[in-house]
Amino acid sequence: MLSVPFIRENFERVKTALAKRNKDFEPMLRQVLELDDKRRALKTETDRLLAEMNRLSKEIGQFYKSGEAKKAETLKAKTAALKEQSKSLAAELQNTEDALRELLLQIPNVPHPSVPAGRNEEDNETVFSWGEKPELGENPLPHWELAKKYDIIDFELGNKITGAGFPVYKGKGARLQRALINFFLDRNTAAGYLETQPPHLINEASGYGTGQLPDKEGQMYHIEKDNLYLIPTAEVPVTNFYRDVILDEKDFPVKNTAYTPCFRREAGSWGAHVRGLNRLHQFDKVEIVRIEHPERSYAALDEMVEHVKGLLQALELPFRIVRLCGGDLGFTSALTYDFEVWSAAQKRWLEVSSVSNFETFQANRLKLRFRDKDNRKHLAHTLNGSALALPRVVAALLENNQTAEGIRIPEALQSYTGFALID
RNA sequence: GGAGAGGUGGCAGAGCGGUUGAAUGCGGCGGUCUUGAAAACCGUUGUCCGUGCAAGCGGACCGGGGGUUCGAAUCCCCCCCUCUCCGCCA
Repeated sequence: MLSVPFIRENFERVKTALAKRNKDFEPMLRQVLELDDKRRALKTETDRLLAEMNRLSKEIGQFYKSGEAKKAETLKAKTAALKEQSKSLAAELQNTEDALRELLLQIPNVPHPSVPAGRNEEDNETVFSWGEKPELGENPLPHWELAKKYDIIDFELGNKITGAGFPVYKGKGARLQRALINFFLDRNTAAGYLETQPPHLINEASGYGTGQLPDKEGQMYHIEKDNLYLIPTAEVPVTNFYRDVILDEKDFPVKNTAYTPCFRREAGSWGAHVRGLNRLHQFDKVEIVRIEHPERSYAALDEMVEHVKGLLQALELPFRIVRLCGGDLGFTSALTYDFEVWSAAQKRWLEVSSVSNFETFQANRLKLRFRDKDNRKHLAHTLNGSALALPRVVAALLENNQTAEGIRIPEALQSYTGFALID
């Protein structure tokens, strides 16, 4: 959520930058300022009335104490009218504040200057690529067929137990999952991220804190009986560790990592390209989350990008990094780099990581602040990235490394899997 | 699931209708003393909003929401959460 003072002080910049999201936000921004003007005027008037009532109440108390009941009664009559007036003013103030908040919740984050203009993923800007696309020869198998051939992922069994999008991993497939999770966690902790295990269910306040609510309500599984949500990503619980927290400047950088399963309803997004592991309702992901000083957050973003690069290089997967264009950028993000691995049998790029700087957008909702040297409070910057999401990494590993003998496991992973070949 | 207790400032813990934003202790910060430190002593120490160049002034906040009252941390109602005991249980 953007803050009103920020919009007020940077109106032109905000307006221009938001236009990259292919919508004219100027009317909403103007309305924000109008509502805020109204809010402030009402607040001033309400406070004046309340001050008057407080003063009278004190006088009444004094009169009762000194036995001057008659004078007290006279004043009481006076307060009745004031009370009516302040009540209706307070109600109007509340309505104005609600309307303002409602409006602010609909305005997305301001894209960073480097975000390219564009409508969809085709307009994303490739900023880096690495590795050679493998030559697989005749009739390479897509990963869902390889999974069946080696009996390592059972989609039908998942259908039976739960439904589509909930695969069962078996044997070397299950072991590969565990290996990847441990490999990622080890690399992340070696890079200074604190390993954590957050809950997999979150409450409403946490959903609002990171921006899943209210805009993505339908994307999360909701347990109505207890009003809890299954996490769509570890970003939600981990970032919410810092909700309502005031850090000290010297606490920076705050670096956390967590492995969690992720649950997404993916309502209405099923189609031709979602076979196999490409899109699931439940999948595993290791996440990195950082809280940073505003002056350091873009350097931190670069560090995270470098870190994720290292992971994919260790896995010997050809990949590219794209900078998301305005039309593809998430609601809460100021700048996002997506990592896409080459899936050799599908002949497609598959997104395996999304690394973003949210600047103060989440921190404002989270009330996540820090004290500077002069003891002044400022909103912190939040960042996160996948390091990494498993299913599409597995898809690419299976497809790219298929040989006549079996599926070759990259060297870096072998000490984790305990085998070099899936056969 | 059953029964009970409780949610107050960074923490501990008073207050239970009227200068109480809140005693006291601990912690934090500043100072005196000291070669330095500790101890001791003195002072200071919440958040948000409005207003103001500023000093300041005003308002709100004692889990959340509503109510009673001229006046609520204190009384009433609803909700949430935590703890203890019993039951069940990885």
